[in-house]
Amino acid sequence: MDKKPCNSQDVEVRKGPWTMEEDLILINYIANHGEGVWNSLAKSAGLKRTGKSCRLRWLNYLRPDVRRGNITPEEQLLIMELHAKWGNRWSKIAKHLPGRTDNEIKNYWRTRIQKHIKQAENMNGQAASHEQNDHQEGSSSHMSSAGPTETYSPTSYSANIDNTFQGPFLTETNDNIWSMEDIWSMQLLNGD
DNA sequence: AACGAAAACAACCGCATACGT
DNA sequence: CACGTATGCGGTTGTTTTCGT
Repeated sequence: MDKKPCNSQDVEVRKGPWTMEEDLILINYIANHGEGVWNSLAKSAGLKRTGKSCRLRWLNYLRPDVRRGNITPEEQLLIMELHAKWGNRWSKIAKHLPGRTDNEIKNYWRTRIQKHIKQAENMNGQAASHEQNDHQEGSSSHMSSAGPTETYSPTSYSANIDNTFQGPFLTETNDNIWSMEDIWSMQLLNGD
């Protein structure tokens, strides 16, 4: 583990948010060559990223079958059930939610569901005895509160998908803003 | 309209495991 | 069997966006 890359070149590794260019390169490369050994893929594609980073970007964002946007009530219910059953086994849970990634589910859980659970616990905890409920793994009884606390919009997700695409992407200055549809249509044009 | 706080999301990091040599 | 490398997973952090004052 003392890999000191003495090469003065090729050691620069990009970090941070992916650019449109990088996305396109990765998509194009995988479209033409398929997924492979990620480290060499990154190199061959000419990306100054680690294989790890490329893999993550592809799995969580660029893959064509990734479904982004609103988690449906059904999905939320499923997530809660599976989390009660398995705890933080996000990848395992994600396998039961087609198109969803472990990262997305994990974020969703942390930012929304966990918040509601905490609130519910506080309300219950004030009346009941205060246990050490810091980690909710294994205990599923409190999950029942998630329904009413969240204000669902009872729209079918097929209708939602279109809306969710324009969520973070459409801005007034669409300098560096693009949607996955754009990217895929571009890569189709480029692809041979 | 400006500012600050909170929420949501994307990406990175470290560790564990699987696999090949 | 030991070692090295690649991949997958879960936790955490940083950045951006949204909301309230």
